Amino acid sequence: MKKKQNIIDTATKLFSRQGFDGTTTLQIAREAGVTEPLIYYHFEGKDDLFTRIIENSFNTYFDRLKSLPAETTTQFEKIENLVALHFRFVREMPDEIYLAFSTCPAKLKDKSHVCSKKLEKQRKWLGTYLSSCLSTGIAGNEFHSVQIKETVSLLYALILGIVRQRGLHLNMLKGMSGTTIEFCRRSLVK
Amino acid sequence: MKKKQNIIDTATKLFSRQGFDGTTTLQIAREAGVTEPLIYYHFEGKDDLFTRIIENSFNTYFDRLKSLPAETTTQFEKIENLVALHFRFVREMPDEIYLAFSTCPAKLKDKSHVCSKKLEKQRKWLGTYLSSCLSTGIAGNEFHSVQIKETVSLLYALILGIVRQRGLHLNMLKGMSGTTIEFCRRSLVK
Amino acid sequence: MKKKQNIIDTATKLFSRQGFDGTTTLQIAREAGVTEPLIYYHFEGKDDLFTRIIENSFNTYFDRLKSLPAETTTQFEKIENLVALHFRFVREMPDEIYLAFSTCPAKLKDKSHVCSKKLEKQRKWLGTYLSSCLSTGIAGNEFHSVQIKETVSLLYALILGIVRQRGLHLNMLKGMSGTTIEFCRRSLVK
Amino acid sequence: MKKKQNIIDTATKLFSRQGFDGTTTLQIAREAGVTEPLIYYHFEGKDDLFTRIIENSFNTYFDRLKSLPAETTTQFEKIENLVALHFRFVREMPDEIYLAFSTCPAKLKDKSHVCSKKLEKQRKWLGTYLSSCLSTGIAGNEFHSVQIKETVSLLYALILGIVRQRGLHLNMLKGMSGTTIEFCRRSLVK
DNA sequence: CATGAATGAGATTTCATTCAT
DNA sequence: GATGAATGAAATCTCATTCAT
Repeated sequence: MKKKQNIIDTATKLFSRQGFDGTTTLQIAREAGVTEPLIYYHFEGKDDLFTRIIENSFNTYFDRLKSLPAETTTQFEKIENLVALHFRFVREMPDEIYLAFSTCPAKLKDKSHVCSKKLEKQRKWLGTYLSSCLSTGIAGNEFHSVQIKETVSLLYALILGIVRQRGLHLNMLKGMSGTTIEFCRRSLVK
Repeated sequence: MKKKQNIIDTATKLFSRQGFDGTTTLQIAREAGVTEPLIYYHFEGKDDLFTRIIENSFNTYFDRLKSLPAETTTQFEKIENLVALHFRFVREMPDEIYLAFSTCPAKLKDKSHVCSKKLEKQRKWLGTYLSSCLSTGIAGNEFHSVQIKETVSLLYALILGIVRQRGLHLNMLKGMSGTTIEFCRRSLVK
Repeated sequence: MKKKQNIIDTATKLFSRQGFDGTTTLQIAREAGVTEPLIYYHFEGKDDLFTRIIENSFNTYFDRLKSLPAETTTQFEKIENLVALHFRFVREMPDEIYLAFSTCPAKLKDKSHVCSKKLEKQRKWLGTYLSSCLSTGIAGNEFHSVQIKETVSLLYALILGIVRQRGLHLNMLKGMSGTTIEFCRRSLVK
Repeated sequence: MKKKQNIIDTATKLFSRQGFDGTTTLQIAREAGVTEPLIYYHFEGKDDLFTRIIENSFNTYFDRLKSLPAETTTQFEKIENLVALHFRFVREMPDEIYLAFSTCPAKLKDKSHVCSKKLEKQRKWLGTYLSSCLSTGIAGNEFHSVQIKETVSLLYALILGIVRQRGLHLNMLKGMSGTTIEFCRRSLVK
């Protein structure tokens, strides 16, 4: 069973760095220290392996989202928590979150594919979370009265950009988290 | 000659949507309304076609960057111009700028590849531009005294996120440009 | 285009002698004097190649069936013609008719597969032809009053057995045709 | 021990319906409710399993043939007995007799393989039995003076066709047995 | 007896690329 | 310029078989 996990770990790394089509099963097998057919023993095929990894990544991600505190004294704390969560995730599981924000583009053509569905769910979740934050914050006079839809897209873009940036290392990320939160705070909070 | 352009246009679209490895020469040929050998008549191969497209995309991009006004009354105008430029680019040439921000991940392993070099150049250019803006703005008491390196990364992430967001349509993009600029202004300008 | 025909001919021979699953694409390619990918250039895959061959075989077979004289002085002539037709077919295109009577058993599980449909059509055609012969012949006092359904099955079995017998060579087949027809005549005709 | 029989039964069914090459050891294991290695515990391999089944089927078949009454008042009774025997066999053990008449075509290339030998033996046995019947019957003025070799082949074809016809159900088979015997009687007996 | 895990050999298929015209 | 036919190399996947337990 150690070998199955090896396959998953190696594949996660390779898929997130080279893309689905840029990674061969032979490469996965070699780097995982197994033979190719073992991949087919544990998974139905390359597609299935990929799908499982995407599901795993999204599930871990959604679990973290769900554990965000529902009650906060200010609305901005919610945004702060969300941004901090993503920075932490990028530090701890950069490959997984990268995949959760950039699943195989070719697979997104099929709207019924797991990739499409999970990505859709993610977008909706973040959209709802941020919209609710913003409108409550504006109504409660905590926030400037920004355009909600546009600001949601902007914040989503910011998070996406953070997750996608490869080559940012630990030290940098730590500093960025605070800087980013303050950046948002000055923009939003009155 | 119309056919050569067809090939380039189709390939640009497909590469940006399915990635380099996810796109086959046959697919390009079919969608461009030509046969495969014609691709080899006009280009040295799939790699060459890709490289040309990447170069084109980056060159157009760099041309625009260079045409940004060098002198502005405030430093924030520079940032405003930069953000507005990217929004305009996304509206006008979404596939090209997408490629300029997300070239083939597999090819980036080779640091001497055109993709790596152009991306490096892009990062440096934006880094320099933003750093200079920020430090001058802070020195001139125009901006809050933010951490420069981290804020540069943050702004780069924001731009990257905007470019990567597929499925944002014209109306949305127009509104977002102003919202984003105001968002940044409130964060930065005293 | 000669090579495409080579593939078809070789595949027909091999499929009919070793079965679908017992024949590899490499074997077909080698014996046809081509490389494996050429099979995939001309056909969608091994399945498609097989299907085309089955269709061809059945089409040739049905064409011959349709060219049987519709009007005969006696009903037995119809049976005679049918039996003679099969013997001629076995002599001229043994592989094709073998396939038309014994398409890939595994494929017959799928009732919507070409194999199933053509075989069904064949059974119906022969069943209708023979039933009509027999009932007319019995009504017209030409034939003994045999049980129709059972006799149809019996004659179908006889034809099937003739087609399936490998290793019967020309001389033998020629003699058998007449012997078989006389055998049937003595059984049926009063 | 029940499991070993399960394997044999399942394999017999599958081999006779999908052919040797169209049946995988995994499929046999699954349908028999065991795991693959158990097949290798009880048999030397897939080939061995197949060979045993073929041998069993032929042995059962030959046992029945040998139990045919050696002495009969007429020669036609011998033919009647033979035809009836096959119909009974088809009703009772359709898969086994199917295999005895249609062993793996690929294996028949090897003349020293059990399949080839048993099939050869079967052909010889039936050939001898029928030839002797016919010549005795003709000499004794019981039969029309038909061509012996050809008629033997014809009767073999008839039996083969009956055995090969899948999808004939019980009721039909019962009726066919009598009809077939009468058909032959009218043809042969003066 | 029995199995989960694993593999070597090979089958099917894809794809960038080239050749002959 | 342009194409239909063809291919070498490699990718995905299957399968009979074995090993460790």
